Amino acid sequence: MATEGRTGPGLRDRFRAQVRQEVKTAALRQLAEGGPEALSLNAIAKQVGMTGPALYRYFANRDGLLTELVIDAYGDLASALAQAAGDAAADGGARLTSVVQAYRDWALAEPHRYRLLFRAPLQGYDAQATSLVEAAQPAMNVVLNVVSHLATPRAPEVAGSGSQFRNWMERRGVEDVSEAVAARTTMLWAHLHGLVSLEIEGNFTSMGIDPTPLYEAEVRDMVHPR
Amino acid sequence: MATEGRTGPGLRDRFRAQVRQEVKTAALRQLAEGGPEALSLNAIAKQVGMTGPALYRYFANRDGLLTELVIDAYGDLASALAQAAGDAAADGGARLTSVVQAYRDWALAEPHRYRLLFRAPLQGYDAQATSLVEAAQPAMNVVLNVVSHLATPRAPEVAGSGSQFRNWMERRGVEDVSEAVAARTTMLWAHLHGLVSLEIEGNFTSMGIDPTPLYEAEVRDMVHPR
DNA sequence: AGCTTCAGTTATATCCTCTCACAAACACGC
DNA sequence: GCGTGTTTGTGAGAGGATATAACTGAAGCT
Repeated sequence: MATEGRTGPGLRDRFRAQVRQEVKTAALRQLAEGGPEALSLNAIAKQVGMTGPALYRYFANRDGLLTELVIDAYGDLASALAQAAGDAAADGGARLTSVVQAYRDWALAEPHRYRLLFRAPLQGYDAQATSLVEAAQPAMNVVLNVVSHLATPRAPEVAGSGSQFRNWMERRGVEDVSEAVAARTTMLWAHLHGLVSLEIEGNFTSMGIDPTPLYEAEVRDMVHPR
Repeated sequence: MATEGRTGPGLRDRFRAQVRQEVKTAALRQLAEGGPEALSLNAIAKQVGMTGPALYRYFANRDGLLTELVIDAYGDLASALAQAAGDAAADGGARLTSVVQAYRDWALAEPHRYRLLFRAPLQGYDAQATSLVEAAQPAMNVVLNVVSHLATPRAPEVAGSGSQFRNWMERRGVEDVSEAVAARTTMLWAHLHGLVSLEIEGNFTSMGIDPTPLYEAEVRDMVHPR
């Protein structure tokens, strides 16, 4: 009873993991049509083939499921960005273009998941905010990396940005990045988020505007500043 | 019976309007603590002094109430921006700084309302999307106006932006604005939205960054481009 | 003054999340 | 291969949400 030898991966755990995955994909499918409001545990359970309460064996509650979806989405976005960063040739500008494109494409392909990333934390659970912030780091690191390899030794355009980025970078273990790069990456991130947010909500469409040139301008301002 | 002289505003309508306003302020108070999810018609009714179903005399349903809140918020933001644009001296750069500041301040003062602006339309009711888009125009026009009066005759940084902004501007009756200005305004809007979104969600705080210099950089890039 | 219209109530249907108590199924040590 | 304990799923149900329907009372309008 007490000191039993673990058999390893566990046979039961495997089934459990698979059910969790099925639930999550059902949740994503439901999320895609109707937004986070329409995500109903009962309906998900029915789709998976169980009754409602059974889901609570796999997820603590509704927010727990949503939080995992957010973390998964962050991971997905990060790998999409990483692949784009790896795809392009060594040229810094091309890599940035590729990463920006990947960011936009990912958001456009799954707008409900993109919304989840920046919408979920504020719904009510600030408790897990830290874990969510951590989940966002890998994606950020890709951008940070690409920006840092731009062949543009440019003076920081952000006044007084000298020291305030330092502890942030130290905390995440990135030391080979200048503070100016960190500032520019932050700006780029905010700009991209703004453009993508407006695009997936259809603001550009309702204005009759093709946002592609706007993204190009963004990259250009980054590669070829001032 | 037929051709009666209208007594004016109507006595009953006045009461009705006041109740509607009370409901909306109660809704806003509830929105401020707990987000849009926590907005409960029952609780609102109790605060106003009625039972739940009575609210349906004043608003079609939950989304109807939310939509009105969104429209009101757009109006509020627009007047805040307009006041900021009027406050500053004639100098174009100072006016832009003031407007950007006002945009940020408004969002920080009432983050729940700001979230409502960009979150509500996507919840499910695309039907009213057009009315919401229209509601957003006045705020946009203020920014457009300020940007157009910048003393920077700058070539459009957005490639191929020449004609695509034209019909948009025509549709809203703004003709004294060059297409380059429209493109730059759109970019500024997106950038501001990105910065504000990240700020009110606490992303900068969690990074230990003071975003003020980022906004300043935004204005600087706008006033003093390339 | 009388008729009509509207505000607000109670009751109800249907949905949701989430807890609890119980039954069935499985893994594992002996 | 057999008990034993953990795990998984079910049904029942509490508590609350939106929304509808039928009814009551009190205003306003002519």
